[in-house]
Amino acid sequence: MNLKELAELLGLSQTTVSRALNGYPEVSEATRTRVQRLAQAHNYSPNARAKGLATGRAHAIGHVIPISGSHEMVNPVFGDFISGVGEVYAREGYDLMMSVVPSDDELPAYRDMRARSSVDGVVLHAPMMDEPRIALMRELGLPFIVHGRASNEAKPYAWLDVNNKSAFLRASDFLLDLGHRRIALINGDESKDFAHRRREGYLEALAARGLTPEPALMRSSEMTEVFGYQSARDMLAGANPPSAFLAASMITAIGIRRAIEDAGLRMGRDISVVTFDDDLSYLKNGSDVPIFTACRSSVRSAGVQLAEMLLRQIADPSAPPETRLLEVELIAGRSTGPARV
Amino acid sequence: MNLKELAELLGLSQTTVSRALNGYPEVSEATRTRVQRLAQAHNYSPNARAKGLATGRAHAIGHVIPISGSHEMVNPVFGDFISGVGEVYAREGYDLMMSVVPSDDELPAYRDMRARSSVDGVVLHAPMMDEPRIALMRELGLPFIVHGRASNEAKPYAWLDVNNKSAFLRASDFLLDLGHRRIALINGDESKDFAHRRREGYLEALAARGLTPEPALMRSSEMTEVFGYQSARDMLAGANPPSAFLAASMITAIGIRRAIEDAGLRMGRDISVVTFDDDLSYLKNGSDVPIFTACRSSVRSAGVQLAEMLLRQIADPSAPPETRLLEVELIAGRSTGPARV
DNA sequence: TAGGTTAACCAAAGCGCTTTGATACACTTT
DNA sequence: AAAGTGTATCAAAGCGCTTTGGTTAACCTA
Repeated sequence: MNLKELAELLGLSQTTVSRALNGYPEVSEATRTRVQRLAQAHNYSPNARAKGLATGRAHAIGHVIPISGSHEMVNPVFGDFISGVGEVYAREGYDLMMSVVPSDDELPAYRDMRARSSVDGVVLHAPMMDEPRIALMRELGLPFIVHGRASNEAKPYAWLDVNNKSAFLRASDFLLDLGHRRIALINGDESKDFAHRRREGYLEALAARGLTPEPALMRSSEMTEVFGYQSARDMLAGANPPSAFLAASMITAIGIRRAIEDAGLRMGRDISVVTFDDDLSYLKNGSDVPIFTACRSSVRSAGVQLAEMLLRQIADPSAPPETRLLEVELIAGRSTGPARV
Repeated sequence: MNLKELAELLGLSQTTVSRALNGYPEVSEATRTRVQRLAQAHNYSPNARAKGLATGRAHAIGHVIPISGSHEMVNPVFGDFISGVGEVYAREGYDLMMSVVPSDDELPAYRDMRARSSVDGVVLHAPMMDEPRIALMRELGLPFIVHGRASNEAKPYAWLDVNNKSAFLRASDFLLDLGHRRIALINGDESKDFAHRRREGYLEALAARGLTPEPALMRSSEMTEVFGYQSARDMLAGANPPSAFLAASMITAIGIRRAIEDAGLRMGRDISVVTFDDDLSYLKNGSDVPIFTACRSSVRSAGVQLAEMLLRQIADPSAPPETRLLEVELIAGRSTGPARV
């Protein structure tokens, strides 16, 4: 069923039917309801491609997911984030167009989306401190919003970020207040901006107490369980082990916990752990009493807000880029306790 | 840059340029390379919508992700699966179109994709035993493939599934061989087909040894960490606790492990655990020696194969529906040991 | 040399929509 | 009664591609 057939069936012109369905005022109410009824009855929806061609808008948002050739790692946070943005897209009549490409093809993937004009805007994930994609988006004239920030980007751009620095500063302070002095940082990949900021928060907290950071107590990599486990295991086996860990994700923290228990120690009593918790749907931080003391910030909710911001920008491209910094909650759980002297 | 401009620049007709770029034979090689060069230089890619309109093919595959209103749960397996299918789509020049909708709007979402003809085919996730989506796809004439199977579907259809029954049968046997007689099943949501089959495997293994299943030792729900924890905690606190657990996912198993340790017991020594392991990129089952004894089957690889099957079907709709059953590996880890008498 | 091939190219129609620029008609106004 | 004003409708152009059905010129055949 297409517009032409529908129009013939109604004895109206395509113009009138189109206007009736799109809510234009120059159609009588009687005609409008008649059109809507029949459209409904025949399950008519305008062909997305034809509509797009005619209007010049794709009504779709692009997400490029790079896969690094060797380890083919997918961010565990991905599912919840997508569910957040997707909810908004669906509600606002936008499609979500995803492109999974080898890391090296990431920039071309954006170019391609633009050249084929298959999207009206894109979301940039996991920015680095120097983020080349931002310049590319400007060159392409493609509306975009960054999930996170790119510290070294001079010109304004739209972003939504969690206050990573303050989160890790507060988390560190929490441990310092408990008397911990040897606090290990099991960070995410520090080529990424968010991890860099977390490290800054950690370092600032230490500095404020006159403590010097120890390279042996800082690690950075992709946030897997195994990474958490191995890092903690190695550190605990060292000559001068930490009494507390700061973890970049629940998954990493679970690995750390495993190492603690493998070492015959008890989390929360012998060794403290604070983690960042993205509040993933399938990995809640316990039920009533949280397992981990954690900085919590829902990545799903971040997705919702970010999508709304992007769609606003697309609707009004002349408006200045919106930015939003989300504060995290620091919630006390059972993974922390006073340092044992 | 569009076809018309490119053609003018070259002093050729749109027809010839289009044919040159699409590899038709009636273009001289000299012209073809000249066209390709200039197209490359100007970063020309045909407008996806116009191309789709003209050819009647969307070059996109649809995935509908239902979000159940209350708990807004995203399958943890989702990211890796999407990365698998997405890799194939990208390689074959297809787009991945995702629609995140409230569960109730799932069927309409497929209808809509069809009506707007925005996809050439769809992937059906997480089928139930009676799966209404299959009939809908037939009604809509939309090529599809099911990730999993729908036991009560009579007519043939394309699917790719893991041998869930055999996996849980073997896992149960493994525990039975170790002397375990009270084996708890912490299953996924049994309204889903995969969980039903797993349960069948479990029951069959028990029956083969003349054991009667105990309702108190069987639970079924969404595979979260908290669900694993609470189930195991409750069972371990019961009058006649199990000596082993069979878990439906790594995340659930991690919860079970937490309950075991909270009870002052040791996994692998006091209580055994076997889990299903989807080999997620961010949640590997340990490094050298696996943490858990597990049925392993890479969901990413499943995605790759499934996408290839679907694209073949789209290329040749007359071919009979392909099906594929993947066997799992049962790998021994440190979470199992002989039953203590 | 006339007719037939072939190679290389092109004009124009069509995909299904939106939107511009009419048109037709019933009602005011002056 | 002539001119003006809305209201409700429509025909046709255009979005950027593919594809059908040519055309032209060069090159065989017989």
